[in-house]
Amino acid sequence: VSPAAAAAMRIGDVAREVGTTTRTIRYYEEIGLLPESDGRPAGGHRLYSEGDIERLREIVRLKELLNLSLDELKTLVEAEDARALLRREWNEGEPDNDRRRTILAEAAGHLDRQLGLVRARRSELDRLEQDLLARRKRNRALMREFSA
Amino acid sequence: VSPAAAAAMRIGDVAREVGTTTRTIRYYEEIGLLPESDGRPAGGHRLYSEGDIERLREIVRLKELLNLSLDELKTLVEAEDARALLRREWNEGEPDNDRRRTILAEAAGHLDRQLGLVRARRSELDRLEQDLLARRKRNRALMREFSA
DNA sequence: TTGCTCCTCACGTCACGTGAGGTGGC
DNA sequence: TTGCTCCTCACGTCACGTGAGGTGGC
Repeated sequence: VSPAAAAAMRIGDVAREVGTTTRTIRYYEEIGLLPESDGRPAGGHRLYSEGDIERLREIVRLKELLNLSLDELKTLVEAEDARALLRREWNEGEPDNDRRRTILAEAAGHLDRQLGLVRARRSELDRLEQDLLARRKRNRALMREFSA
Repeated sequence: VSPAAAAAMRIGDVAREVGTTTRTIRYYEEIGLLPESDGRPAGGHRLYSEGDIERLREIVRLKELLNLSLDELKTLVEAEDARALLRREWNEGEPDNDRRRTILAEAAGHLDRQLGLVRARRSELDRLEQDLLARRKRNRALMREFSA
């Protein structure tokens, strides 16, 4: 798209970029969470596009923040892929307005499910932070009491 | 302390109470993350006090929310134990004000480290939520555009 | 006495870590 | 040609899951 065409990156660069390891990337490919670099000769180097990197970054992010198993992640990623297909239909096909509303509703449901997961987690973290803050407050009060 | 003395609970009840499994509890005991029920005869049932349950609940909570390895958790729990010792000295010994300030400073450092971890995680989650909200907003705008 | 939960091995699994030994592009 | 990163097995590890076979308290 942009004049500076994204140069294909090798697996080590990708790992450094998204903060994971080459082993993890190969493993995700092995279990089908990442697509196989197509057209790769047996034993040849894997090459990744900017889009591949974004996808991996999102996977790692969701896994880390939501503690998902790779099986749960797979479900979620498949839903993302389904959404991508719908986006293509949206952009390249000529869906009528009825079909467009169906596509949008699908996407909205997906987003709401993810938001639900994120918010549940955030509220747990908030509670933990409140507990810690309460303890620190008591600590500070005692500090003042015993200072000099 | 309270007139209703806490009845000792069995491992299955504890697991249900804190939302984990009996296997996990035994494993944590095995690696030294939880103390062994002392005075337990070989093959006898494990019994847990209300305090044990609180400790386990805290461990599970920190592990879940902060994605800590059991080794990292162990370090953190040992720091908690050190703090408990200091609390006992505070309550039962007769530390002078200088010593009291040292104890408080120790506790404050511990709390700040934990708060740091919690907040780092929360800001990542916040960013994820913002991304999702932005996507949903675009979705809603399109919805309005194509609605009848 | 009958259930139920508990016990201890011990092997299985998930998500990678970690070499061993070898090939391929700047 | 020399390094460096890459490749594919394949065994190791962490944090448990899951029976197998047996004992113990309401």
